[in-house]
Amino acid sequence: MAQDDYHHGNLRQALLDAGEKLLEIEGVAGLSMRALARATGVSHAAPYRHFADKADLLAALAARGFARLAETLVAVAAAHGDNPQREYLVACRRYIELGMDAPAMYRLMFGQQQPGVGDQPELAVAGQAAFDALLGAMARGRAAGTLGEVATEAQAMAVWSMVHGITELAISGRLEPCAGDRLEILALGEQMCSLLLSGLAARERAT
Amino acid sequence: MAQDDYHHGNLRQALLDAGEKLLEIEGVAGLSMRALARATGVSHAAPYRHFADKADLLAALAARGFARLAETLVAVAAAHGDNPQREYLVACRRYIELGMDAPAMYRLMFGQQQPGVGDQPELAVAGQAAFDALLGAMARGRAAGTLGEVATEAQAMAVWSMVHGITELAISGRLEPCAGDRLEILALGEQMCSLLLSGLAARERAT
DNA sequence: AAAAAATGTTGACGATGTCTACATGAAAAA
DNA sequence: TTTTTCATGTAGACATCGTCAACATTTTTT
Repeated sequence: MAQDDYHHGNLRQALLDAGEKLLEIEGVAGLSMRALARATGVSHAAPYRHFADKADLLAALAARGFARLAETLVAVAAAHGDNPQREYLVACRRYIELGMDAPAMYRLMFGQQQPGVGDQPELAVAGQAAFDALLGAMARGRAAGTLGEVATEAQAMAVWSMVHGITELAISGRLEPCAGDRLEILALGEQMCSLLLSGLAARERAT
Repeated sequence: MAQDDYHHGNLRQALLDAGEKLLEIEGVAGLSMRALARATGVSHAAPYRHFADKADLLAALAARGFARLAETLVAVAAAHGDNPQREYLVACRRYIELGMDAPAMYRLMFGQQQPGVGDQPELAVAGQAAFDALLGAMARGRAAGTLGEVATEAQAMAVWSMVHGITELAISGRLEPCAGDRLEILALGEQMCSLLLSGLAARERAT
């Protein structure tokens, strides 16, 4: 209330909703300010009362995506926090699924430079929340003795790199030679995440 | 000769050269058909005699990127093919460096759906060449007994996912909490690739 | 030398991002 | 309650972009 339902009634949220829908239907290329205004039944310049420019709107959309990712990871932790290995595998699976179910959104989330807190506070905190969820999972694994000696942060980054890479390759169809449909991709993903887990569990190794 | 130096003299190559330059200076957003024409000193519609549309030009640019990637990997194999573990680590390093040195190009290469051979033959074969180089490295590793029992293709995909993920996260500045400058990022990358190698070397594991 | 094909130019069209000027409706101040 | 102020939305304009069609010119083929 207060300041968002003047004329239209919460246009900002409506724009983001429409944007998310358009993003997956038309891809990021079809997501234009003007199309968004049309979809919301508003004049072509109206969005500029709520977003400084297109980049600002895209950042707000990406923040939504990161929030959803963080939620997902937190939910997995709640469900399987007592079994770190299972938590790890389920979290990886959910992460990959999330990317495959909304590829344009996923690309949007990671397609731009990470914003400093000054640039896009909303996006920055949402992204940090997602990463924190991952760090938590790693800490539990370490506490349970599942993980080896390497610094937790490096391990977390390794996991993130792996899962992010899998998701990106899956989205762009580059896993197809190995895995055709969704189920095969998820199975392959689990296998690959497992491989990494073996490495994480092994003794520290010199390079 | 023959058919590429009529009026301008090999405009197609000139466009791609200018495109590559513009890509890293202005980012993919600043790479427009018209800017490209300007940079090449030619009218704004001239590029359409050599590329069907913008997507076609971008695909040709991406093909260059993949060709360079394949070259890099082949060179590493030539230099360190006798030592699979070293080949692996050096290849990973070069891969990440390539992405960090030309982030816009790297993004362009992986930013779109993998094309079928029908759509973009040039791009498809260039991409395949790069992947083949990776497969070759994995096969040598297996022959040398460095790698475990899991299917070579799954292992190759795991490596690719990992390195791709690292590169993407590095490009978007998301490794910064762990590694500030280029050297630290490369060191972290090597550490993470090492972790995965431990997993690849381990016995096959059930999931 | 003439015809055909390849290549480049000009001009146009619709779409987009974004700005400025203006209108309108709600909230705050009087 | 009336008035002022501010937030929000509209209308119109501008430069840029991707792309197409019509035309000109140069090279190749016949």
